[in-house]
Amino acid sequence: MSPRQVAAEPGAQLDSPAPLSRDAITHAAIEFIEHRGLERLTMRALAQQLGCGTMSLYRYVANRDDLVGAIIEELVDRSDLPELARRRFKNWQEMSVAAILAYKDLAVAYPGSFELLALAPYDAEPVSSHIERMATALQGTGLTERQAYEVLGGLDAYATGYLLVWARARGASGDASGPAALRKIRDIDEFERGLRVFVAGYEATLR
Amino acid sequence: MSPRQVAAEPGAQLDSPAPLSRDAITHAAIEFIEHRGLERLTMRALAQQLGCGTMSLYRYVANRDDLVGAIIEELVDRSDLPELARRRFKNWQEMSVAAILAYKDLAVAYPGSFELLALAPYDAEPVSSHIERMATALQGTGLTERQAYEVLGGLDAYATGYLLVWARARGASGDASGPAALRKIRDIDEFERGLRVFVAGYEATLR
DNA sequence: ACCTGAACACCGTTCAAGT
DNA sequence: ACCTGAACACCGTTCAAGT
Repeated sequence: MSPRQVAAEPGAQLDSPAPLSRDAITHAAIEFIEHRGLERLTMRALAQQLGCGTMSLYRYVANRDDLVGAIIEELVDRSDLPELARRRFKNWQEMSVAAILAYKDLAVAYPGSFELLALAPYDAEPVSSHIERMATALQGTGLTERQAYEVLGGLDAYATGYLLVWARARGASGDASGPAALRKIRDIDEFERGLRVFVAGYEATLR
Repeated sequence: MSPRQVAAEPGAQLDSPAPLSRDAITHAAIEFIEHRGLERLTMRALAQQLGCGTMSLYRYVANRDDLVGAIIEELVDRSDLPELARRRFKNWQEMSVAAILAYKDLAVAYPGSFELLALAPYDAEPVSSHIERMATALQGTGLTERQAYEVLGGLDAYATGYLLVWARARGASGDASGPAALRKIRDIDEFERGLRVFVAGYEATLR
């Protein structure tokens, strides 16, 4: 009989007699990060949470980086971003605002995990193809390729910088408000205002 | 005779018979990061570079976080940022562009170490007082306190997001150009263009 | 096929001791 | 005063083995 089948004392770990799988591991990892913080996510701690041996994880995940990649993919899947690339917008302004706000919603829903996505290499999956899909969609609303990448790059930089620092500060102190000094420049409600200012700037610049 | 005074074989480590000090450690750490990467900076490796025992570092540095704090302070000192806060500008546009460009110059000069600064907590020194000095200076050029923090927060978010991803990509691949996919949205020469677009947006918004 | 403990090569840091 | 090695409590991951 495998140790995993033995009844686990309740409360100590997740009530998961569910079989181990790449998805189960990924889901548990996200939950772990949101409850206990990214810096506490270790292969050993995650295994304990799942009630299995540390090495069992390596059946479904090549290594820690592979796990992080799976988390990123899962987060993008849970967001509105994939659906956005398929929708039709009447101009680039509406489309880019919608895309960046979906990005913000992801940060608000998963503040602990967000930095994995924000700091993920842009030249690897799934970020690279997401950027390309967005750029292509933007070109469908009248921008040239160069303009599409310019707007996308600029707005993405703003959103990444804003949300990354906001999410980190939020996680550092336990409460939801964050330190007072930071609130002055990183209130999440002010995010959209800055976004629209930036879009207005591009509007003026692109004629 | 202390082991540190023994002649070190040249090339193997820094030619530093210089006495150990907090500054010497900080300087060596920055050089280490820029040459070998942040992920390779460990207390053990840094001590070896300095030709001393690992524990000798702890005479001058409380722990790794304290060392990182010292690095951040040193980087800010080496930049144009402190001088900027003392200079006079005729309007907030010129001042904020100058400040953000000084921030960019720092990222270009120290791409390996930049993320320590970019990800440093905004509510701790020396970042917090720098932000306050900048906000005060901006109010001297006609902005209200609220407007000063709004512009500062927005432009800082853009710069942080842009430069952080650029610096990471630059360090990841060995060469100076970075992966082709990223160059499309993160050419360092395009940084200033986006900055001016954002400033133009605030110009229009603040009337 | 699925799971696992022991072991290895690392970390940061404490402690007790050297000169 | 300044420096240090041994040791501790961790990491991620390899390997050889269990069912």
